[in-house]
Amino acid sequence: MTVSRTPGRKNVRRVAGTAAKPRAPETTSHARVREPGIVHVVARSLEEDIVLGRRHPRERLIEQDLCEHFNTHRGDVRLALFELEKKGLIERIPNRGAMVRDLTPKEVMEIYAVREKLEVMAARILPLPVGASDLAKLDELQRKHSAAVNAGDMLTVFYTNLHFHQTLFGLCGNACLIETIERLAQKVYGIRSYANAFPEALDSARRDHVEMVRALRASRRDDLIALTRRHLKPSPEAYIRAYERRFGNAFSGAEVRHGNPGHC
Amino acid sequence: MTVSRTPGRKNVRRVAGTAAKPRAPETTSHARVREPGIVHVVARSLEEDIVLGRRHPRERLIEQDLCEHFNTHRGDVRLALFELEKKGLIERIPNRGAMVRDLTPKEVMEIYAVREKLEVMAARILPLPVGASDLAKLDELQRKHSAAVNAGDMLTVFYTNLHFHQTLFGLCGNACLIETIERLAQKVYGIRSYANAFPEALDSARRDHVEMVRALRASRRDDLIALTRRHLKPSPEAYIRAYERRFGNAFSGAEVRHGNPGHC
DNA sequence: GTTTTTAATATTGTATACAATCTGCCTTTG
DNA sequence: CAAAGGCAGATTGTATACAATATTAAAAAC
Repeated sequence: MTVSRTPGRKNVRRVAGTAAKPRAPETTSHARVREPGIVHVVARSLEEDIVLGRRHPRERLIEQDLCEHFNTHRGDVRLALFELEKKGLIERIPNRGAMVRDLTPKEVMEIYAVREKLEVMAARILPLPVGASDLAKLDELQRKHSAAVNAGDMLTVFYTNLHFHQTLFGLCGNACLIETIERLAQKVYGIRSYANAFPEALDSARRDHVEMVRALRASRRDDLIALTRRHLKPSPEAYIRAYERRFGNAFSGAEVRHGNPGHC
Repeated sequence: MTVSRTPGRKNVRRVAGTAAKPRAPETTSHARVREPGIVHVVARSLEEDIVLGRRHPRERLIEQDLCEHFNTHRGDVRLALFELEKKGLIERIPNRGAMVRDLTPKEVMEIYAVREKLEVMAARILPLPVGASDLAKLDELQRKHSAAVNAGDMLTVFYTNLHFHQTLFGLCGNACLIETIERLAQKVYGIRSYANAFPEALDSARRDHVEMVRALRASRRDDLIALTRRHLKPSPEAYIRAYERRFGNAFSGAEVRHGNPGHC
């Protein structure tokens, strides 16, 4: 137990909730799978910031700033940024740093086209009827989501919504499909704040959830598929409208890549 | 093969002004996008090894060994391993290291199910007729692939095949779809060596390519879709047969996860 | 003879120091 | 006064040293 290195600096190594947990009484063989990992905490937190609109597109992410904010060292922050880059949430330019990615309407439409295909596929293959316990879980998540919408608690709205869809698509049983669906959903996290700015959109999404559970309970697959399609419509439309307001509507579906956002 | 930065040395030591500065005079403003990146070289090389069967599933990848092999330091190797992990080619267990991932038949079938949906989607939306230059490029790639098959040059077979499909699906115009298709193709790199072990499989793939180009040239979309489906069939079947031979056929499509591979 | 403990080694994870690169401002010069 | 050039600050990229953890082997106890 040699404590060297004189840690009397402002150099705090552990993020809150990430207890060091040096050696527990030998859970040797099974419980090693659970590792929070400081880097994941950082990545998750940045993800939240982006989803909630606290960090807006094209905002720079300075490694040093993040280090101080999370009380860790640059290595961890760096890995978190790499992770977010691979997820498509941020953009990293060599030697210049990272910034929150902003998507063109074209990119958004393309992503949503693929999402629709995959989510419909999941709805098509999931075994019916759905077990009672799964239905109960979906019901519970839907209720929590609804309550969060009423309370205006956007963070909880985000997570309950996420969990609802994870549970729903999880029923399809194809791990690769589930992973791909989630991956594509993550790519558009950055535009969520645009769509969710309008309360009627949140309300509409909530109603969709209710109807989805109802369709599942009645084993009405066609209804579920239709609802899945409908549920994906509003978000890209809201984003594109917002984008056109921002830059003028001189967007013909072609290259609108990175017109400097400050010009209007 | 030694992708060293400082050739001839075993210990990579960055002396001032030695290597790492191949920048042309002043490409200052545009050509910074092209960065080979040692880490990508390492990742690419490991990818090749896995595809060609030089590294087999469940083989361990020791960071230090790779450092010596590529004449670099652990930081780079580490990042390359992270990258391959995200791609699904290797598996990393905390504090235990990385190993080439081996896929269960169930996982393989799931991946191919999603691949089929996405590749058919691409075939469905790609604009017809295809331009003459694109057709010419596909023709050329198909010829190169065919020649590589005849020569038994598996490395070139791999890359020409890859490039052929990238060009083909690139025609669909949906960047997200293209990326997702490629991502899923990468996930099954590890099983390619099983399918390609049989020359008749390579020959069959080659014929598919010829017919695909023919269908494109004639703007026969339905044929293209059927060929796309057919083209995806043999690989998972060959892998599953090989898997059953390895572990006995007591695999009912359920959990066959990681039965210790040395037991027969 | 088998099982548990314990030490040694191998391997990964973490932190920090250093070098390379970019950006913005300021000076200099035509 | 405008434009090119260069210094200074900020920021990222790289390398290495150190610590933590798992695996292996051997030794001790039962």
